[in-house]
Amino acid sequence: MLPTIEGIYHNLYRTYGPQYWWPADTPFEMMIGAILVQNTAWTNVEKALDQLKDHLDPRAIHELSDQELESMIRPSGFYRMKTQRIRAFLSWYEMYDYDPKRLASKSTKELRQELLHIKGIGSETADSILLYAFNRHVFVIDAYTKRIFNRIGFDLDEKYEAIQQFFEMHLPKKVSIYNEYHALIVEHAKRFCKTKPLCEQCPIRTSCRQLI
DNA sequence: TTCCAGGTTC
DNA sequence: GAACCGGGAA
Repeated sequence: MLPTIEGIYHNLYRTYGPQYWWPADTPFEMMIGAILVQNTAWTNVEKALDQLKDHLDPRAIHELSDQELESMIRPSGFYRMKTQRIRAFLSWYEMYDYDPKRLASKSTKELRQELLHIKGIGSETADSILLYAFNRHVFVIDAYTKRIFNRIGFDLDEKYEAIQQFFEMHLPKKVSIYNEYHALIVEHAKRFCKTKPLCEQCPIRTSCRQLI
């Protein structure tokens, strides 16, 4: 018998405690972090954000040349590409005067569509922004989610939205749970459910099919 | 020193 | 399916 999605949540929460995501001081910093973390370890994003810290404001970034921005975010990798993605994001955000309050009246679906139309923002980045910058109830799916739950015994090989729907269907519709759950998944994937998993020491091994 | 992990676009 | 990338692990 497979454990339930909600049961695994409680198990992880009991193990790791609350994660208080996203690690950012402002919604804007969160959104920049979401772009920088694409295909990248968070430790490298921290270095990039640290070098950007005096410019962590949309107008300040707008003032930077491509070359300056590229060199500041270099440690996060894919820096030329990410510079262009930040530019594309900023020109969308500028239409709302860089003011998240101006986006508050949009439905989640509408906001998601707008984010997805920005070149360089795909499903995962859009949903991270919706959840962690706008507090919308959207469950974020990433490579860690698929890896952990496939190992546990679920069959998550469908496309992004289908997997997302599956999680949302099995969870209470609460932003706080979506927020913590994704953060806990990331923590668990980094500590134990790595590419090369540490099953012997895994705190949730008893509910995992991988080990049996 | 090479190898690996990882979202998005085209 | 390749290309984009720096940093940490092997």
